[in-house]
Amino acid sequence: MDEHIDDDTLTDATEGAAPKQDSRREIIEAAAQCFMLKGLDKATMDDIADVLGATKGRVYHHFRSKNAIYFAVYRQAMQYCFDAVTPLISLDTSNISKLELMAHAHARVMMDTLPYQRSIRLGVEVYLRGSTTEAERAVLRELITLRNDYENLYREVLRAGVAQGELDVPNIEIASRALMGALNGLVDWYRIRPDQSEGERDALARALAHAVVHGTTA
Amino acid sequence: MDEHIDDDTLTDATEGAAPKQDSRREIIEAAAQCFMLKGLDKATMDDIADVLGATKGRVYHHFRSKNAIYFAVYRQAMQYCFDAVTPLISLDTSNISKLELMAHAHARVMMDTLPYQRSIRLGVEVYLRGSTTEAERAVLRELITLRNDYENLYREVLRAGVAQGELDVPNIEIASRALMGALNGLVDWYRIRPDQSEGERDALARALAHAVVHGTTA
DNA sequence: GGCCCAACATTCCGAGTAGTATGTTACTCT
DNA sequence: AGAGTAACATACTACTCGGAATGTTGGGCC
Repeated sequence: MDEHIDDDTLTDATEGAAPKQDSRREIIEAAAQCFMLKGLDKATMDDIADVLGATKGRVYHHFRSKNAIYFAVYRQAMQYCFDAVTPLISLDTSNISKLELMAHAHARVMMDTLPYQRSIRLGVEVYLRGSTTEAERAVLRELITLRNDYENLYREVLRAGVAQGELDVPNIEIASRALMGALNGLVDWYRIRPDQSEGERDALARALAHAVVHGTTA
Repeated sequence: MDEHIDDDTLTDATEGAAPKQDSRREIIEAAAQCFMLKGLDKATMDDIADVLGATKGRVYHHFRSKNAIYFAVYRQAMQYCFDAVTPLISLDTSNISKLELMAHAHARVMMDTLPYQRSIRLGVEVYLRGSTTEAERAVLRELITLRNDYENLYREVLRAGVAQGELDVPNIEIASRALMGALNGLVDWYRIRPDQSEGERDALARALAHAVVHGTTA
């Protein structure tokens, strides 16, 4: 199911270690760029190939269809999120600070992997309706499950925080939706500025994390 | 469901204008449905016509292009928001309760006019890049301004709340983004259920409004 | 009662695009 | 060294869909 990149151990002596996986990654990256700029439908296979300075042949050699690329982008986007947030849940701090750390990390991922996050925002369920084959729908359901698992990380912290009296959340389901909405909304209004320093990015992420956790009341 | 197709024949002796506007409204409504279900690109002009039990001829008689319909849907969506929230800003209450009332009203609009709000979420800026003519870009800029004006309503209340010491908002810009993100995110996960009563809807809106204003801290 | 025009319906076309089929190259393995 | 194959490029097809051109009809107006 999951592709493993560590098969380069077989061809480790040669210099061409895992060129296939590299090429796949490049295609996924290019696709994310195109999807972000032009949208899922208007971004053509030729566009993706052009970004790579290649042709459709290369793309279709690695992916069966355009949908397959979108799925790969989606999976990668979620992977970025998991990689950034999962390490934090085992931290030994209060649930409230943990929540804020997770929100901060998520905000950072939104900025750092903007093309991916932006692509997956342009309609999963819409794609689901358009999918003809059952196999595609199955993949989409799996991706949605993946996203649900990720959001459950936050729900769990909320639940624990309420149990310990640190947090006051009347409705965990609603609160988590609001939380994710505020954080994910970042990809809608955030614009990459080359002159923006690392510190400014981090300050933005911290400010947003504070806002979503503490609200607006004094 | 909030259409009033009734009494225009009675109200005005000078007929001919009213049915035209009605037909336009129906098209916009149908387009919003299609955009929500299939996405902006995959929803075809024939789809929109089919919903009306008509053909493309009718649609193109009222709208120059598909983009023009999208613009109309966008404008209507924003109108719904303004209509619901504008009356509240002149209310004589505390800024904090006013903010919560506005958030509640906005959440209601998201649910009540879901097809419209869902349509406009599927990419304005993406559409902007795809627009060839300068006239279209001008309209899009105007619509974005419209949305900005709407969000400024919230920023204004936040600012007043901070000035009066009711609210604690370190960064108004970030806070307003978080606020709108959490509220607008409703259209992504809210599903219309026929068995859902008016009261349940309102409870949902109230819970969300509470969450976005008060955050999660005890 | 014939004219006119809005409000559609019908028909058609061309541009653009996902996917395929086939050609080409370079590299590996024996 | 030649056979096999991965990794592409090139060329082509089938089809969709936006938009326009044209045809039709029903109701107001003199």
